[in-house]
Amino acid sequence: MGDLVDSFWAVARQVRHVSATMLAAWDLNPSQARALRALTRHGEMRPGELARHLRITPRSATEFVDGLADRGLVERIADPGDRRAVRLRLTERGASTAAAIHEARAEEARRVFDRLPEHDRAELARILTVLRRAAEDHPAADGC
Amino acid sequence: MGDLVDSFWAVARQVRHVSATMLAAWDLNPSQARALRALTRHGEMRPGELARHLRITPRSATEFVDGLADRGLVERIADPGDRRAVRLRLTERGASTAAAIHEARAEEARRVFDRLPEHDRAELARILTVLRRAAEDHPAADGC
DNA sequence: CTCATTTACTGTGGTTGCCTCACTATGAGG
DNA sequence: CCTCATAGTGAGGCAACCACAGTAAATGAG
Repeated sequence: MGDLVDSFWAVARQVRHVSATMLAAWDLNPSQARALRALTRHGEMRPGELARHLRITPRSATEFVDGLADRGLVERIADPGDRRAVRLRLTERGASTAAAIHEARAEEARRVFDRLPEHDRAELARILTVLRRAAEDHPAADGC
Repeated sequence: MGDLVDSFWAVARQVRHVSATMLAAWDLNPSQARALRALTRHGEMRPGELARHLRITPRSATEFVDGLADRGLVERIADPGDRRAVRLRLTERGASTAAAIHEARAEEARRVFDRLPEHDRAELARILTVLRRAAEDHPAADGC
C-alpha cells in the first residue's frame, strides 16, 4: 500500500521531467508558467490575487511578476479605482506564449500517458478526479 | 487530455502535503528521508553512491550526511580498503527512525487513497505500475 | 476635516536546498 | 617515483522562496 505512493511519485517524477524539458524552450520555470496560466484563466488581476491563486506570499508574487514583465509577457497597469494597486495584464506576447504552453501541455500528456490503452487512460482520469474532488474542501489552487 | 496532467498534479500536491506534515514530526526534510530510505534499502554505502541513488551531486550528499549525522541517524565510518573513502552506516536510532517513517508512509497513503473504493485503488495501482515500468529504461532513483 | 487604522505593493535581508570549482589525501598504472 | 584518476569536502554562489518593515493610498470614527 505504501507501494501505491511510491508508484505515484515515480510517475510524478516522469511528468515533471517531461514538463520541465518542455518549459525550458520558453525560458520559463514551472512557477512562472503557473502564473501565466492563472492570468489566462482568470484574466486581469492584482498581484495579491495572483499570490492567492499560486499559494505564495504577496511578496513572492511581486518577484514572479518582475520576471514575467522582464520577458514582456505581462504588464503592470495602474488600477483606475485604487492608486495603491496595480493590475496585471497579459501582453499580446504573453497571451500567445500561454496558448503555446497550453498546447504543449497536451503534447506532454500524450508523451507520458499514451503508453496506456485507451481504457486505462479513462480509468486513470476518473480515479484521479475522485481523489482530487475529495480533497478540495479548500478551494483549488491553480494547477502545477 | 491536459486535464489528466492537471488532475495528476492536484493529487500530487495532496500527497506531498500530507507527507511533509508527517515528516515534520521527525524534523527531517523530504530529501533527508529519501537518504535514510536509500540507506535502509541498500545498506551501508559511500557518499558517492548515495548521491547517485538520490540523483544529486556528491557535494550535496556530503551535506545530507552532515544533517543526518548531526541528528545521530547515520555515522561515517572508515572504509577498510580505501583510506580516502568513508562508509555510511545507519545508527540504531537511524534504523528505527527509518522504520517508523516507513510505517507512517503507509498511514499517509491510507489517508489519501482510502477514499477510493477497493476496486479503484487496485486499478490505480495497476495503471501506475504500467506507467512506471514504461519509463524505467534508465534505472530508477530511490523513491519520492 | 483629521487622524488612526488598514490595505497594496515592494525594498532589504534572511533561509533552504541545491550547484560548481578547487583543494587535499589517497589509490593505481607505467 | 611520477602521473593521473578518484573520494570526500571547504568555499562560495544562485534560485526560489520567506518575514519584516516601509511607503503610499484608502477608509472609517469622531
